[in-house]
Amino acid sequence: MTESVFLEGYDPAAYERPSVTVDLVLMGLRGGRPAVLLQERRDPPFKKRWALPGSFVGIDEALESAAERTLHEKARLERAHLEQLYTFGAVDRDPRMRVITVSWLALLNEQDFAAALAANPALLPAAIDVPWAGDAGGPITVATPGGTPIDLAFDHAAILALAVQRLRGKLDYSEIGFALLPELFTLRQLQDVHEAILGTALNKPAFRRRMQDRGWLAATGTREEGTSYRPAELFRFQRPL
Amino acid sequence: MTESVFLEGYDPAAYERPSVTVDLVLMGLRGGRPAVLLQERRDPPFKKRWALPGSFVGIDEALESAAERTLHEKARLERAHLEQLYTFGAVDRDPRMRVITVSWLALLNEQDFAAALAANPALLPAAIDVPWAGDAGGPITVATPGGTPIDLAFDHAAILALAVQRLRGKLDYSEIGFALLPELFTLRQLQDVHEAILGTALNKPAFRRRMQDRGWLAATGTREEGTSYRPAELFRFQRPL
DNA sequence: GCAATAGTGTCTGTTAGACAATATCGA
DNA sequence: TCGATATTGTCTAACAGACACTATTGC
Repeated sequence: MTESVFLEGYDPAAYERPSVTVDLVLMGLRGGRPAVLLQERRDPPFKKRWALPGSFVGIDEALESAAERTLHEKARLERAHLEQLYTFGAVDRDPRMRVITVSWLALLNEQDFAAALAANPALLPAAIDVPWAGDAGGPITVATPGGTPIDLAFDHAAILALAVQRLRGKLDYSEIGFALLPELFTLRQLQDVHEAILGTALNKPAFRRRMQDRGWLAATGTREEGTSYRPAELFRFQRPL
Repeated sequence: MTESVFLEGYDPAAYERPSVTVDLVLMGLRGGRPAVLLQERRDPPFKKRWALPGSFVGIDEALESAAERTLHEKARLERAHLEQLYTFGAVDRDPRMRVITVSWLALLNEQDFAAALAANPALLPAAIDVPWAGDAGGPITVATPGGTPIDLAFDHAAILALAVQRLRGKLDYSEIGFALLPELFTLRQLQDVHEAILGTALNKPAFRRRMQDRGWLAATGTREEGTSYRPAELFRFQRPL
């Protein structure tokens, strides 16, 4: 491991290395509205500002493991849909030192979202406002449950925006939406999730047809209970074929 | 910058930091077939094996800048479509030490591809075989111009596979395909590019309509020259609206 | 029966693929 | 004129949105 071992004679030992972190966008639905779990910064920079939960990547830890560990440490959850978003590496994104962060999207269903909040009351379930604004989607904003707008620390607003954009883009053609639902759900609940994420109303028959045609829905034969009207059938997600 | 400045009291100075690199998938077309520029490794590990061109990220260098610098150092190109793909961080992806790599897709048109090759003859223009294999796309393989299969170094086969997948996925609905064409091009050339990347034939009238409807094509009024048949109109890419 | 929502059927406009007809160039 | 390819027109099948109709539950 001396000089010239590396690409083009570059000696890595002679160069300063950046810190690498993972940051998690813990998204879910709260009362049917999109929300994200934030953490208040205790120290400068951005002291007392809200930030995405994150942590440093250990030297013997895979990126995915670091994301999973962070999910467990911050939200006390064992499992969630976890997918890498993008890596942010502007030189001055952290004023203290060079930090490159690998951002991840974590999707929680309503129950897991509430459980995470209960397990770690320091987390804030911030509401995400997703204006429809055409197909590209307008600028997204975050606010406290009380409605006060939040100005996120670091470049976390950009990370969150990317998370929402990714989720929206994959919602219709991928299985990603089911990560926001419980094991058993009705078609109406599925549509509600899609509408909440997209910020727009969807056509009911067309939506049902699409989802059925995708082969994602396994009928359970059981129905929801406790309604004062006709109870809807409960479905379970199944991978096609 | 003392202890407890960081998230959750983590002291970064006390922890070993990983090296961070950028790796470039320099893709283009060579004789109408998808190709990628590779570099032979001079030293272990993977000595004499082919790898994606890459370099270490400087401590005062943004990720994107590192990618651009690498593009310039390895291919002597000033500009190209450059987009971040994914960050690979398995612990043992480099047997010597911990290296996290941020991979990038760089798209070159046929002329730039040839120029890069001329400027750096150490690069190998490897052919990418893209079987159609349904919509998801089958396993992609790389081979020398002579046809000998190439087993890429490190996890670079996975990076390349992701690059092809990304390119394919975005081809139809984004402007990405134009990065593989010269300033002026005919509709047939555009269709050829799409067919080469997708590995399948496309319907001509439908393809033309789609591209026109996207608002991407600006007619120039001029026509190609030197054909022995009816010359096609030359178009220029224009951003819609 | 009534209110409310689940679930379905049908019409219509849009879009892609198939196919073929017409246009235009060099030789 | 012919050969080759550009360019356009038309038919049809697939699909989404709109809308309305039927079904089923608790009260």
